[in-house]
Amino acid sequence: MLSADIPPNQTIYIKNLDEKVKKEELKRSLYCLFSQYGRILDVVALKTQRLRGQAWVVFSEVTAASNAVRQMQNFPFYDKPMRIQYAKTKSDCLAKAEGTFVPRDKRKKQEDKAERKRHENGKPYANENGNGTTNVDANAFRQKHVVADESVAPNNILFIQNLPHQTRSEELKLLFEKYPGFKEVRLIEAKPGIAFVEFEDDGQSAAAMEGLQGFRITPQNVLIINFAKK
DNA sequence: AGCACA
Repeated sequence: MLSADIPPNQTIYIKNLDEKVKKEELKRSLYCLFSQYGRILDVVALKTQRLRGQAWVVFSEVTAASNAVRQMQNFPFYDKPMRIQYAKTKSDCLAKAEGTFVPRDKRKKQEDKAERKRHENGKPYANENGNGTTNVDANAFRQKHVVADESVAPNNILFIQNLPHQTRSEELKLLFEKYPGFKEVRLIEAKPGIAFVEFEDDGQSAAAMEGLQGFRITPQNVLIINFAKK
């Protein structure tokens, strides 16, 4: 089926994802990246032989999913362009919410069969969490993408990266001032693309970070937000 | 390439 033929769905199906990324990290990153389009109800990713490199993001509205399919098409994520379609079926979490969920079992059996086969072949069981992703890789990813670097201690000042070079402080202020405790924005003229945003305290800066992490400020700029190094 | 719901 041509991907264009799949009817709109609240859930998007993403493929061509980096298979080395750990499942939990992948879900978190997808959540950050896609929450700009609307409320996300669930993110599903499995690392089985058949399902690695793919994920489903469930939105509360079809329109959010449509925008995500269009605007994030081919977006480089972990250095690979995401291929996005509508999902072919309704997500369980939605069926459950509507009370129309019926548990299935035949698919489970297929998975079981595949796993038994793997054992027969004497292959070591593939690590669900994605073997081979070292901390070094993960940190490199965080610096380039939309997940905060957790090694920097929380504080009241945010470090913003990946701004379009022509960003004016008024525009940046518009984005952050809606968060309580906002004090000021400081663009670094000597280094276009970065800025510091100050809040009264670290709880308030953390809330703003959470809210704007991965925010697409232009079609080609996704904000990267960290606590400033002091 | 691969459409799931540990």
